[in-house]
Amino acid sequence: MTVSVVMNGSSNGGTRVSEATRQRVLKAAKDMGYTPNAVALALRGQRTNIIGYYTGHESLDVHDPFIATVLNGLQQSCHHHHQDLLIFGSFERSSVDDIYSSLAGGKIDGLVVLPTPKSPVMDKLLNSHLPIVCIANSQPETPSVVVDDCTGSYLLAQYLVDKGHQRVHYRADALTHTSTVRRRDAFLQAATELGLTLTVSNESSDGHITRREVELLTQSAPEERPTVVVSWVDSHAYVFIEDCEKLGIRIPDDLALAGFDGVSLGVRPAYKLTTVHAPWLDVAATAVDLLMDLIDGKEVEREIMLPVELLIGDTA
Amino acid sequence: MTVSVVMNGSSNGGTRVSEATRQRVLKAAKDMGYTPNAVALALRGQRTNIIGYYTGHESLDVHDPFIATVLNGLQQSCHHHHQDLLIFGSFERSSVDDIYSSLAGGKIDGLVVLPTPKSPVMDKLLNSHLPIVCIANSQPETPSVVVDDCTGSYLLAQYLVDKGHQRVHYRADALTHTSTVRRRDAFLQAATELGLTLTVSNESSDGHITRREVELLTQSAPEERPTVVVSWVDSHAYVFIEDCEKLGIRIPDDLALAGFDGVSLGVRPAYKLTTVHAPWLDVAATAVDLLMDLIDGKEVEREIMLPVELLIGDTA
DNA sequence: GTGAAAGCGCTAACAG
DNA sequence: CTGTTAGCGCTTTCAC
Repeated sequence: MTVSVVMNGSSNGGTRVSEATRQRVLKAAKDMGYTPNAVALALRGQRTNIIGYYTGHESLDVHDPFIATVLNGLQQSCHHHHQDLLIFGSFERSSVDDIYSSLAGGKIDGLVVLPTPKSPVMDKLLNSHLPIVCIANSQPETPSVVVDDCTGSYLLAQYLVDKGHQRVHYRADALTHTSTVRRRDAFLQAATELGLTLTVSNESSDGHITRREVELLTQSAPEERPTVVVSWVDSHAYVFIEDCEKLGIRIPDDLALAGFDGVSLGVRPAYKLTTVHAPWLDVAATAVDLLMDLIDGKEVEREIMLPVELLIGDTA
Repeated sequence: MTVSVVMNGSSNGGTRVSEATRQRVLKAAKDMGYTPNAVALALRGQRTNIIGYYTGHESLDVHDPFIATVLNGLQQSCHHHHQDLLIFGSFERSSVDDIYSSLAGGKIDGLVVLPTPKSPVMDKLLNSHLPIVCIANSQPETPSVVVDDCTGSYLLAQYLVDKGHQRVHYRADALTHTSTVRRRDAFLQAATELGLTLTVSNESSDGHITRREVELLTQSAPEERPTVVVSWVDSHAYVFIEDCEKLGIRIPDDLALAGFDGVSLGVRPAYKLTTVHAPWLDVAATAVDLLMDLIDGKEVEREIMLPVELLIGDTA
């Protein structure tokens, strides 16, 4: 139709339209409240202008301030790129193939992923032809946007030493996320270099204090007892605080505590945590930028690393 | 193709397939990693299996625990109905027509809306043929899922009276959301019935304390001064607390405070607010249920109201 | 300067 | 029991 030509600027094949007709078309369109059909457009152009977000974790809990920050960043950046954002949340008891179909079924042009280690879905996704950008946890073959986990751990270790701490307990996680490992390894190395005495736990993936830790913090000889605990991630630190409180361990009087993430909370929390601030909003936004380039067939960097900074609170 | 017939159960036109062919097709599909194209399906079936969420507020701040709860509810319910969830967040400096096109362009089958009063986009939407369900704020002509604002206010008023309060300051909002008005009117009536002395403010839409309120709470004669403040919504109550703290007004020692919403926070807040708990997760989930019925052409109730309960914290 | 035709991937109805 | 056809709403190429 002539209509198509006038609606879009596609004067490609030397096709031009008289001003009269042009106006006539435009008016008609407005009168009938015409809105182009996005689905037909998508089928035609092999492009939906929707980008997806997927987390390997069982379900997406928006209450988690980290997730909230990521979502905010994605959303803002999507808007900026005139893309819509599709949230893939809970995939409880769905088969790998089902999940894969949902994701790769053509509804979205690309996917921002918060990867989990060793997930079959993740493997299948990363081997698919769907453009993918990972955040937070760097993935070997996939463009990833991460924060400078190593520097963060170094800053923290240095700060704790400056504050006079000598014995520190580091809480990693059983799950071997790239970021968990990077943070832990860097912290251990920094601690060693700075002459700190270390204990490390790799248990409990929900952040609660373990029996071993209770022993360490309440039963061990005072001169061997850690004076500060470092959690690989803030969310676990907050859980840990509550547990300590129940045990009568006061933070920071009896024990200092630090975390990693530094995302802003909706309301003021009971404890202002000393932590490493990572710019998750920017990470998410950058991931979308990268994804757009990827979709447009451009070459992109394999890993982009954003800087972090120490955020001194009341807990250490 | 025979293929289509075997993939779907559509033995409609008396069409049956031999087991041999069936298996051959299935195998071929698996071998080539075939996944049906969602866009083509959508074009064909006039159904995308995507539902949207839109808030009239300028931008969608996921940090807001209320929004987070709603998002969680939507997400869970969408998953349950095998729908995907599309988030329409910030629409800053987009024209009404652009926003409308995004929303009504056929990408989604229906929309869950958190309405704002007197928005041109909202009007256009509510008059469109897109299936819509509103949450939180009841909308005259549109199916809405809300909470029992009136009972909430009554419960709160009664509780405060039981605690011995006699003078209360109620903080409404300049914006006349349906829920704001319902809560306020019910509270005023309850207060009157219970013989409370009332002051009311309708100012400040960001929750910060106003000059008038500072005067009321610090300058007025002690025997006229309110002993408790009620905020129409928790988020404003939290902001108000911080302001009070800066002014040296201690909560709850100098002044009691209550809110409305009672959503759970990611981490323990500095103050455990006395409030009315509204089941926003269920509201969101129910909204999706309703929307699905609407999309399927069924008749739905005009307004569904979910019960609330008093949640006693430390601030009142 | 305008209109007709093909095709994006899929399915429902109908012939063969 | 299997294959062909038409059409969902749109754009692009190419005759007229």
